[in-house]
Amino acid sequence: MPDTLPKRTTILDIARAAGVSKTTVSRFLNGKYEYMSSQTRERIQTVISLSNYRPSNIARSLKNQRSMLVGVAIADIQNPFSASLIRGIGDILMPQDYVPVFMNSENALSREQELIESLVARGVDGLIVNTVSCQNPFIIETACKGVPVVLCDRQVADYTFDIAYAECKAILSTVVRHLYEQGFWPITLFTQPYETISPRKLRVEGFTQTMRAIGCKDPQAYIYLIDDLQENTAIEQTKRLMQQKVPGKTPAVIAGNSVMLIQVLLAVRRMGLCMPQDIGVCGPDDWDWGEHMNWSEIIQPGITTFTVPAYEVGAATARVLLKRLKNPQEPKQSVVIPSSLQIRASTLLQNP
Amino acid sequence: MPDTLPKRTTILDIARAAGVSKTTVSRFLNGKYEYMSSQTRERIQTVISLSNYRPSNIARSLKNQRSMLVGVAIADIQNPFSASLIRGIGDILMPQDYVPVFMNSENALSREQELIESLVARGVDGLIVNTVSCQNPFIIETACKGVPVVLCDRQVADYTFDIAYAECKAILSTVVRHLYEQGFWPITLFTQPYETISPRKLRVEGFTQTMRAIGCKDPQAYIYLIDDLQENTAIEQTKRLMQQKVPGKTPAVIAGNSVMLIQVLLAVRRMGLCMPQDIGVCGPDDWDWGEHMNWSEIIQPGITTFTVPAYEVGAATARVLLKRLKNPQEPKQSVVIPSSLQIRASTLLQNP
DNA sequence: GTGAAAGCGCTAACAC
DNA sequence: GTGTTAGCGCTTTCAC
Repeated sequence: MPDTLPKRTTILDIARAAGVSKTTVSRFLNGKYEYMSSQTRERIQTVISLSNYRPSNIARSLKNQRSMLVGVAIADIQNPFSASLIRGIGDILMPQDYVPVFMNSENALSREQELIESLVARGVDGLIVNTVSCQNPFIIETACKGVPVVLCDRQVADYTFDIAYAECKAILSTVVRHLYEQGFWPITLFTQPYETISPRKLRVEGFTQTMRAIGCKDPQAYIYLIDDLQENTAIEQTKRLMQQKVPGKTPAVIAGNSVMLIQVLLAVRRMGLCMPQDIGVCGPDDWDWGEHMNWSEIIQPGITTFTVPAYEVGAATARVLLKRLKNPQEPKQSVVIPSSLQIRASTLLQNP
Repeated sequence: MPDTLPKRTTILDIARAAGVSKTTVSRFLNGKYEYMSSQTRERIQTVISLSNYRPSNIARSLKNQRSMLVGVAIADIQNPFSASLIRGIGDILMPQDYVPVFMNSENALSREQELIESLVARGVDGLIVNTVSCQNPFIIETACKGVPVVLCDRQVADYTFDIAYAECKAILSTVVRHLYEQGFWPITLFTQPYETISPRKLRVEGFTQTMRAIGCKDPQAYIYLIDDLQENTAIEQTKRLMQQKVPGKTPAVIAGNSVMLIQVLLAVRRMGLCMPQDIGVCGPDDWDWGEHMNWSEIIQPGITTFTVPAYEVGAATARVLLKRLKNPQEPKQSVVIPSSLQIRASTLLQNP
């Protein structure tokens, strides 16, 4: 073997140098100063600060049977939403000495399972899962094995998990009413398949209920399904929408997520349409970048959005996990983070 | 203690169940089948598949003195560039059974140091650092201690590291020449402080050299410094630029990074300017989302960008680290990933 | 082919 | 107050 690290400094080296036993050093490391004289304490202190000694978390983990590692499976790490999620999680976990291990499920259930398996095998103390699908026996199984699992923004069917998520349903209701008041019609929801992803489903529910409330007989007909983001489906659906235009009325699109919103905007642009005269467009803004970097304002003529407080969702999830780790018995909890509507020109038909 | 995990299955349990010794099971786990009869092998195989046994990576790490963990310190995880970086790194590392631990330095050097310390203390086998500053004695120190470190996209001064990064200098030259050919003047570079961040510095160099090459006496005067992204500095600088307009000429802005590009676009919009007639604007596109989600096309009238191949940079970095881990002796290497210019309407003054 | 035994670096009874 | 000792779960000589 070539040059290995020049032999690790261990607790034993420190003990010998300070002329005490491993136990005492260990106690020192764990802050149990009641068990030693102040001289001893100072001696150890000195020796350690003079050395480059760092206790091995691995050995510690083996002994304590806890790793201080938290596995985090993110459905799609490339989504800007996830970036904020990640920051929120890290900001809460790290001050408590937990290290989050972020992994990308790439929107594939099989991949999510692999990750979770590998994470559990690595001995994480808990799991945060932004799941790929609510139909998820595997994750239930994992929880049943005794691994603390907290869901992040997305529900799983048939089992009660700890969870924190962004409010989705009420905000959709607010959006529909806003568009209705502005006189848009038809009001449509562009969404990816929503059966297995809870926030999407909730949005559809909020949409459907409110549409019915404002007198629409068949809300389902106003839902435009976008199967594949990689294809030009959004464009085709936008075309379809424009063909079904009601004379004298302006149609509106609510995009189900921000990537879809971008696609719809792309379609609008390619078709040479003007917002809001030809079409009203709005959708979620889950980028969480603050007002100085707000893309929805840059795009002509300013896009109406509803915020998805990703950072807060991440932070809340982490807090729930911390609580769970401290008290395994406590009943399961759900934390809901509210959203708000940011009205801009893209859905303002009437003068204010 | 409440309900702990119902007692881990260990190698000893398997050994007893299969009627062999720990050693043999260990050999089995490590694929050393030469050391056992095929009956033994099958027996162990059966027992393991019937049990829920998973070898403990922690114990393994302790024994082997390697964790299969790779620490990854990202300067700013919220930047979309980082998302692609992360995917690239994960996609290369994980198939090799290495687990990347991503952490966010939040653009703070002190934070980066903390992270690296904590990562090293956790016994990572190697480090990938997308550093916050090229003036970085701490990271040099870490490398000198024998920790394999590979830099990601950003150089560190005074020490030769392994590194993979996106080409920055030549592309800036291409951009300047493109703007010059289109007749824009003055041609300006909006950049955040660039002294301590190598890609920015390289862009400034590419800019300066090319400006000089096309006959500009004092390129430095054409660099607009943006100190604080959170303030409206970009707007003020854009105003300043418009005041110094040369009669009959259209000024152009090259944004140094994508966040800045967004800010400039925001300024353009707020000032009611039209691209490209009033002002030419271009900048990097490091979002790596593919053509169906290209924001630079959505924004009126389509923004000229130069790609920053973030995914590839991440992947290349990981490959370099893997090589280093395998062969600590090999000379240090640099991998450069090329960029390309995507011309759109925002910088097209002449008809094609 | 197979196994006994000695650790990896640390913590926690349990003595003294 | 302090030290002795027995592991945590695994790998690896070395012996048979």
